[in-house]
Amino acid sequence: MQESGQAMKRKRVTLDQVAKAAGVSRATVSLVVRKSPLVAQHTRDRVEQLMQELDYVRDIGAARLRNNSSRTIGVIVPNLVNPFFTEFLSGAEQVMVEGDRVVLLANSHDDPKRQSGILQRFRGHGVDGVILCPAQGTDPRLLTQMREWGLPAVQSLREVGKDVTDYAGGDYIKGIVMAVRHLVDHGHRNIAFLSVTAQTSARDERMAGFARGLALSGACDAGIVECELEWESAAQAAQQLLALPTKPTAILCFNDILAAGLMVGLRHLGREPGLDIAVVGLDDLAVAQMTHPPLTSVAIHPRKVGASAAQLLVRRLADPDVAVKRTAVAPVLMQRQSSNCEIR
Amino acid sequence: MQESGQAMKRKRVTLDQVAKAAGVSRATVSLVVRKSPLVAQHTRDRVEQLMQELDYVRDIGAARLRNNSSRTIGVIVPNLVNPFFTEFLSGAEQVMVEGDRVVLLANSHDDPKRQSGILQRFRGHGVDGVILCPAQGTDPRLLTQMREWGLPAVQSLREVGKDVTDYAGGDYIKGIVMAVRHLVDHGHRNIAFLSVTAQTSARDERMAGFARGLALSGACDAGIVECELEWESAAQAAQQLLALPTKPTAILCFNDILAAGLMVGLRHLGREPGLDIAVVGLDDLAVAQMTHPPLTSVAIHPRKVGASAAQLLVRRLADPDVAVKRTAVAPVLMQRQSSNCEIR
DNA sequence: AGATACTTTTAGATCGTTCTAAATTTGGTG
DNA sequence: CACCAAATTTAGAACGATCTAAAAGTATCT
Repeated sequence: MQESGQAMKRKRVTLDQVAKAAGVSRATVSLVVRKSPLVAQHTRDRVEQLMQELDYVRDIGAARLRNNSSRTIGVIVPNLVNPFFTEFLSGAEQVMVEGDRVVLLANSHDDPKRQSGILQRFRGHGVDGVILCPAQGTDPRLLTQMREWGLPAVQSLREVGKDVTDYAGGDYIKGIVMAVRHLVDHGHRNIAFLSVTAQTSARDERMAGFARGLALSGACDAGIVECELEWESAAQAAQQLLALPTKPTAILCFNDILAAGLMVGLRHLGREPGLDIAVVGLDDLAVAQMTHPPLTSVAIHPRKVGASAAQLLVRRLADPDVAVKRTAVAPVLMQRQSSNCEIR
Repeated sequence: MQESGQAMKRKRVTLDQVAKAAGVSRATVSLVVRKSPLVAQHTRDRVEQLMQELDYVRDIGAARLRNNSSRTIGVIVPNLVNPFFTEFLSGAEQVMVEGDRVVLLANSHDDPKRQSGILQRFRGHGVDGVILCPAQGTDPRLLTQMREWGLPAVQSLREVGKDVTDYAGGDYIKGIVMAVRHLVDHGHRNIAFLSVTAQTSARDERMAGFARGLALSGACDAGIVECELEWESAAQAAQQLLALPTKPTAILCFNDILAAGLMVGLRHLGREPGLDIAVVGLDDLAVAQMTHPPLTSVAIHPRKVGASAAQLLVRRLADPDVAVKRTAVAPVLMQRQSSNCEIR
């Protein structure tokens, strides 16, 4: 009788053991586990009691081998440090846990190569489906490939193929339009946009929103400046924005991170955001309330988007042939001091 | 020949199919998959070629059933919205991916009840091990229970049982001591601490660090105020801090979130952080650079802690009986303007 | 008691891998 | 060429669940 040190790999309690203890067959215990209505109440009670006592834990991997459902879904995000994506993730995780599912997480670092690697791994693990925020530069054929693999996918926040999978996102176009209108209401006519270099559908949408907003309100496009998706880069872009020949009185930013960076940069150049020049962000992350002055932003509610993506996937798992669906969470303008300055 | 709509559940390519195609046995193909040195080079080549062509993906669940290694590890964090934990998570995920493992993610919401639920689910999925940031109020017996389950665990960032599992953390004591010294070097003698109500080892460490720092530098404890772990709560605490009879000239905060909130609160009361009163945070999250004034903070490098936790777990999986180990990432003081004011 | 219709229970095959132990092939040697 | 050792390959039994189809048990009604 040898017992190795501290970490003996305990062997599992199996259906068979429970069955033996309860004096029924393995099949019956299996029915109890799956809450089938076929078993008599008294046997059910006895078996459940024994499962408790023996600390039986159903082996989901083994179950999947037979019935092809792992109750596991994969989530791929391009960036785990950006709070926008982690809020998104947290919404998706919550819905999945509530449905007694489990989340396999992976970070693509916005690299399609890594992304395919992750998908292979996920396939190997037998995930039931995937929530994908496609990495920048993802080949649209990836989605048809996933279909061939029989791997249900929901795209979220970004989209490389329209109407080929379900999609959950925020309504960026409307969000930006709201922001433009807000600025115009405060008398601004020359509005610039601080965008990013990275090409994603999220960027396209915002650009479209900007154009639409200007068109609707009759304001003037004071120019578009691009920077990297980091606050330092936005701080540096302040100079370019101020140098625009059109002299913008308000700057709309791709997101809150850039807006926060931009405000740092502006102050560095002697301009006080919210007094000399209006700054508006997008996403309404927690940071928007901690900047000085507090940042006006359009809430996109990434948590809700994540939850929505998860619900779309759950729905598809329940019925793989249901029609493709898109959801858009409604944006909300959060007015704060960074856009307080009126221009008359 | 019927083909249902778009999402036919493709059946897997199995070892058997590859074997048949290659004219060898299933066992041989299995050896190839596992890169065993037993197979002859020419058969290996042929088989690998065929695996490519047929798009064979090894079923890790089925493999685990036999060899008991799922290459899956679980990570439980108490909060997915706090950037500190998501940075941590991202460090752990990266190491796991590099080791060709996959991360099951769950959020305990700092609730021991939920936490046990998650652990059961993880057990059911056959994870190889768990990285746990124990929820507030976790019963220390949980760890011995996990040992009985044969489930290797690494505690991280928080600790409910010392030396019962591996542990990876930051050195908060040293970090706080550094912050106190920094303030004292700037002439501060009355230093207050803004703490949290939630009881965790992370809090205990910081309190200990504060006491130690004061003792070493001879500065005076200007009082400890507690608030909730949210920036709004910290903003409200500003009043209490200013009302302290000892008139602190500097305030050390539990973390950057509270520090940022506190600065908002202070400004609201007409005090300019960095001019009238020094504020120092802890963690050095990205937000520390976006506040106004930029926040002096002690970097804890949660990414590194996460990576370290993952490495500890990998090490334990390789040898379950290796001695328990603790790692601490060294803190670094990031000096910025919020603590610029000198007191002489 | 036998026929009929449920309700419960079960034996045995099966999912895709790995493991064990043995079989087969290969190559060198006397 | 017979023999032995080493190198390769393999058949078949696991692993722990679910599924199928059929068996066993119960109740109801002639």
